[in-house]
Parts: sequence; C-alpha cells; structure tokens
Amino acid sequence: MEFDCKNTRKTRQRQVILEALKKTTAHPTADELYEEVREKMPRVSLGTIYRNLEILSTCGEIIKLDLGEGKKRFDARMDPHHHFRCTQCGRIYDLPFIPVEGIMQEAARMSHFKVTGVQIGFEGVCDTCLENGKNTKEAIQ
Amino acid sequence: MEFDCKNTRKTRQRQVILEALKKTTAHPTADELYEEVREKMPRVSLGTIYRNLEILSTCGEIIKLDLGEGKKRFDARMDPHHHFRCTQCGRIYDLPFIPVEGIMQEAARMSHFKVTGVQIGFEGVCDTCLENGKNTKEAIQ
DNA sequence: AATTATATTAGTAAAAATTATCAATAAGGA
DNA sequence: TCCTTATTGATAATTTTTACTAATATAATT
Repeated sequence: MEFDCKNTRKTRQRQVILEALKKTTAHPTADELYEEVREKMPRVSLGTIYRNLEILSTCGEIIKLDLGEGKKRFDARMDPHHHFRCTQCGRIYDLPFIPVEGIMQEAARMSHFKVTGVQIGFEGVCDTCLENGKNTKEAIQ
Repeated sequence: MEFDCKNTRKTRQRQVILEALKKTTAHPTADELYEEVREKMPRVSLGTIYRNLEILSTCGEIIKLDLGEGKKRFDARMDPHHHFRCTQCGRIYDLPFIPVEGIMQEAARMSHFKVTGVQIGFEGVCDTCLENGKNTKEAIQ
C-alpha cells in the first residue's frame, strides 16, 4: 500500500507548518518547527508536526535533510542546491547547486549499480565564525 | 577539555570490538556490533560498544557513518572511499574513491566559507537487486 | 611483585528523536 | 446537510544514544 498524495487534505495545521518552513532559511528540526507553529496554534501536537513533515516530504513539497547530527532537518527550498554545516556554530547554510551528474556516472560506472541519487553535505567554518575567531561557539538551536 | 587519544588503554573489549569491525564489510550499527561482540564476550554492555566506537572514531581508527537512516554505522576501512546504500535491500556497499577536491573548492569559492570536508553518500539499486527484479525486498539488519 | 592512579567496565537509568495508537474532529465530496 | 475517512491532539511506546556510578582492570611507578 503506497501512500497516496492525491488523497491528502488541506488542513490548517499542514498549511501553517508549510508556511512556517517557507518563511525561514534556517533548516529547522521538527522540534524547532513545533515551537514556531505553536505560536499560531498553541494546541498543535508534536506528532502532527512529524506526520505532516513526513507527508510533505513524501509528496515532494519539502526536503528532509540528514546532515549527520542524529536528527532530521527540513527545507522548503526546492530548487537544486547543497548544504553546508558550520562545525563552530552549527548553523546550516544553503550553497548554490554544483553539478553532480559526473560523480554519479562515475559511481555507476565503477560499481555497475543503478545510481539514482547522491547526498552531498559540506562542512567547515562559516564566514561569521571565521571573522569571530576560533573560540567562537554560539549556541544555536 | 579535549579527549586525549594517547591516554587510552588497550582493553580486551576495545580490541574485540575493533577486530569484529575489521572482519566485516557490512558497515554494522552499534547494535549489530553488540550482538556480534556478545558471542565472544557475553557480559559486554551496549554502553561499552557505544563508548568504544566513539573513542575509536575520535582517534581515527574507524569511521562513523551517517547515511540518513536515523542511526549511525561504522567502518574500519580507512582508505578513502565512498558508500552506496541500496534502497531495495538496505545494504551498504563500498565504492572506490572519487576525487572530491574539485567540488570542495567550488563550494568554498562560491560561499567564501572554509570548507574542511564533504560527506558524499550514493543511493540506488545494487546489482543483486537489479538481477532479482523490482519486487525484491530482503530484510537485512 | 606490590602499589598506585585512573581509564574503563557492567549495569542501569535517563535523554533525545521519532513513531504508533486511538477516540474525537474536520475536510471535502455527494 | 450528510457521509466517508483523512487528520488531529493526547499520550504511550519505540528506537537510538548518552549519562551515571560503584566496581574493575590497565599501565605506570615503586
């Protein structure tokens, strides 16, 4: 039984969640979105956030990110682009798209597997932290 | 206070865990390694597995992988290479190294960030699943 | 070999992230 | 308005990982 995106309903909760995600470039976690959405809908449930994020990503309206932090992040920006995580402050930045067909073809050629996708996550130190010096460790959540 | 790899002790548990990981190419999770190690050391604790995997990866003896499954995997193969996850059977395969300096430099040039690393994870369908046809869904754990 | 310092362990509890359950509600078509 | 059922809020359960602690084992020193 596959999930059918055509039978989904346009609930107020789902709209508010999607709006909140479209309004930010911070790549929030489910919990961060929960706090954001609660300001408009104080009685919303955390389960509703998780359920809708799952539905929205399954139906191709948002992207579920895993940058190796042990939790998922979400992004409503749908044009091809990459992500950069600053190891100093933890912020996630968008990076312009770099063509990756080359390495996908190379991987397919070497493995004889059918390569359908590649996840690329950059990490390093962002310009803000570079300016502030090495000892900067802002608590971003 | 940084963790000091020079002050670590060569415990039997750590040796058995490292040996077990070196013996496989299956990229096991902490829990899978726990089951494996328990056959030699029935009284070993799951916490000991996690603690040692953390120490070993911090000290550069193994690699901690996050392929977006919601849990970490571990790899004792230390030469540069990539990973491929089959969306059909869930197995993780090693792929030969593909040079990534190019895209790292490109990312740095576009962002003006200091790019120190890039995580690349391929996904698709492995040769075994391609042969067995689309409906194959082996339960690998 | 005995002594000492402390890194490490087993066992357990706790934390964090996510998923499941279910009666009540609400979306959307008839 | 009625009806079907997707969805919700509330809560419990699950999964993965980390923290705590007294007891133990490692490795250096005497």
